[in-house]
Amino acid sequence: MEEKLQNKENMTISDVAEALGVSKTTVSRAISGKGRVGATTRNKVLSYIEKHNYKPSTVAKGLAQSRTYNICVTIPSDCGVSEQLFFQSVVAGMCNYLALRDYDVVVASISDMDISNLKRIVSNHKVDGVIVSRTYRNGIIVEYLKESHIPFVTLGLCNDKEVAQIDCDHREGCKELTSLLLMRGMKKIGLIGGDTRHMVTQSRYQGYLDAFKELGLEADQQLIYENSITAVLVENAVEELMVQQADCILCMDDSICNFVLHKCSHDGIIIPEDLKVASFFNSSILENHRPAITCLNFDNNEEGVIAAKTILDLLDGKEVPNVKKLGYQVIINNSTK
Amino acid sequence: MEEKLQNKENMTISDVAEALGVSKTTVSRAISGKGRVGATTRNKVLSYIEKHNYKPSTVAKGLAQSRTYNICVTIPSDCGVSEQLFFQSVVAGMCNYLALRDYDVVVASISDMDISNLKRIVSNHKVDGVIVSRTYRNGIIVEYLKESHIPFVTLGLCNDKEVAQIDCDHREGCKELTSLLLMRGMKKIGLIGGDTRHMVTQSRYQGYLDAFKELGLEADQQLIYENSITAVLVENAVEELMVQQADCILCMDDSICNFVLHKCSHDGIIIPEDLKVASFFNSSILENHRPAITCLNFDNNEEGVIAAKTILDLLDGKEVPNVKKLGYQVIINNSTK
DNA sequence: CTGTTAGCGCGTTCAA
DNA sequence: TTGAACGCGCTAACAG
Repeated sequence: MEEKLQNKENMTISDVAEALGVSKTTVSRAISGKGRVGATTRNKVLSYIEKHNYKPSTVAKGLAQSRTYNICVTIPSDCGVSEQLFFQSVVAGMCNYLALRDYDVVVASISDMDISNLKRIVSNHKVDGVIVSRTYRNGIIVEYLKESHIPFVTLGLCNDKEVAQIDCDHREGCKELTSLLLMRGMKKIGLIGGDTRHMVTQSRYQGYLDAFKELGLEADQQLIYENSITAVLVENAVEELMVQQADCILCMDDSICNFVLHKCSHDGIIIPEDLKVASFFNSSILENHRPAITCLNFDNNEEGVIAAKTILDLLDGKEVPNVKKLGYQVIINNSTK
Repeated sequence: MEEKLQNKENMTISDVAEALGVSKTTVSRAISGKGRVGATTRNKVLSYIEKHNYKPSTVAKGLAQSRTYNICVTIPSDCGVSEQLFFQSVVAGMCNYLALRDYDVVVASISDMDISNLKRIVSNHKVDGVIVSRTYRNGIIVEYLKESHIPFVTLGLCNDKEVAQIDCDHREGCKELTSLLLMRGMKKIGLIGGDTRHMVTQSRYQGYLDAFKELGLEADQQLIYENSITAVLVENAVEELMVQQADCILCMDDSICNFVLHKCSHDGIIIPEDLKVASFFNSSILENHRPAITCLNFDNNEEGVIAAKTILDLLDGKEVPNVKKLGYQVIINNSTK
């Protein structure tokens, strides 16, 4: 009777020990695998907890080890559609990898200047490490994390050699895509860029410039529209670029590209006949567009996995590279034919 | 010297107590506000921890109170664009509300049939409650949560009167929108629906039917295309509906609508002249579309807030309504003019 | 109003 | 190979 009721809500390691007539220590060792236990006792313990569905409390375990088994990830609440899709994939990748090591993901919703959620989580000792999912030119997040001495990694560069950074090599990718277009004979390639406060915007911009430089050309500043973070700004940029007779428009991300495509379709601009279009990103927003859009492809899910792997290495005291570069693919489609 | 170094990494409540010559209990009470402490001592403690930047460990506090101060939210990893946007808003709302109560959000990335992450989190005792962000016709998640006796709420209906459910009244909203279109004289209103395994799809479908019934009409089954979860399926549906000379297409969500719009634009179908289009959702994907799309508008962020509020009420032992209905807006735009 | 004593559930010494 | 005792950092019950 008592035996059966052992399937109670909160069975503890003591209950198991008592029921089996062994000590808590033995149970603990049998479960964790650390410290030697007789094969017989081990099996006895394991089969018992299996049958009675006992699982140790990660919280108590964490307290005893001064760990939480939680990793915090920052998610900007003020961001465009394609970025949201990006974060979602990243988080999924992280979750799945961390789960393998019994770690979980705690979300810190942050906005432009308000990182109070992050601060609360860190100062409450709720996580062992932080993954910063986007870096900014102003480094307030990095600054804060450094001074609170919590291990962290960033997705994106951050101009600080001491920080472990994961970067998809946007610069190189954007350079390659831009070069390709230049070599296909396009002369007036407009660039519609995103929020310049984000580091990734910088990288993409640099890549764009690199391509021109490498070919001994000079980028025309008149064709560059940065901070086009609203539909209206993008539309204005498109209009001005058409007046300037640009033959191609490069969009820094898919949200921008989406606006460009809407604008073109509305104004009767035919792609690629009247104008070529390409994007420095590849989200599912443009997935089904006709013509298919030339773009760069990054594996967001893998970024999450790598970030998770890196932060755990950091927690284990392993050496991690300052900047870990991830690859990309250039996908040429009909929009630049 | 020691005094200044008190700003050390892991200051504990004992350090504070010792430094101030009081007991840990007093410090604890001064901080939590529970139990009476002399105003003088309280201020002494508060100013000390303020100055030395001490914050109690939520983990230890949780262990002592048999709580974790964490709420789990399930996020489907296999979902369309507009759904992803939905989840992101919901999570942001939850985070911000829970933060007010010192709670945090732990993410369980789940997929179609694999809820192992959720199971791990729950059985490891890592959270006090769960918010299920989408309900399914098959109730494996609800079933699991019920038998593990952890408090939870669902976003969406779940056919189980014992479960606390938050519902945006999709049924009523869809009915209203459909009625409006019928009353505007549209006769052949096609419906392109989503994944029928999701409860929300059912609700929307019912709302569509309700509208016909209320007007004494009968919905034409030939005009209904369910499970159109890929671009190709949606496109086929559009083609067939055009052949059937439908005068309007209702899309169950914005991803579907997006595909419909792409298809129309590609096939030269002019909206609203050749065809009216409306969506049962309103995400930022269609934000800038021309013509603007008639749709239903839900406040996703608020859904998250309400869900968070409800789960905390549940944890506090308060009574919560079985089904909490949230409002919606019908937004009439040029796409149905 | 404050301090002492026990736990919360587990890991980890140190002996045996 | 096993167990007893202690500690992780904090709250709660019970004094005084």
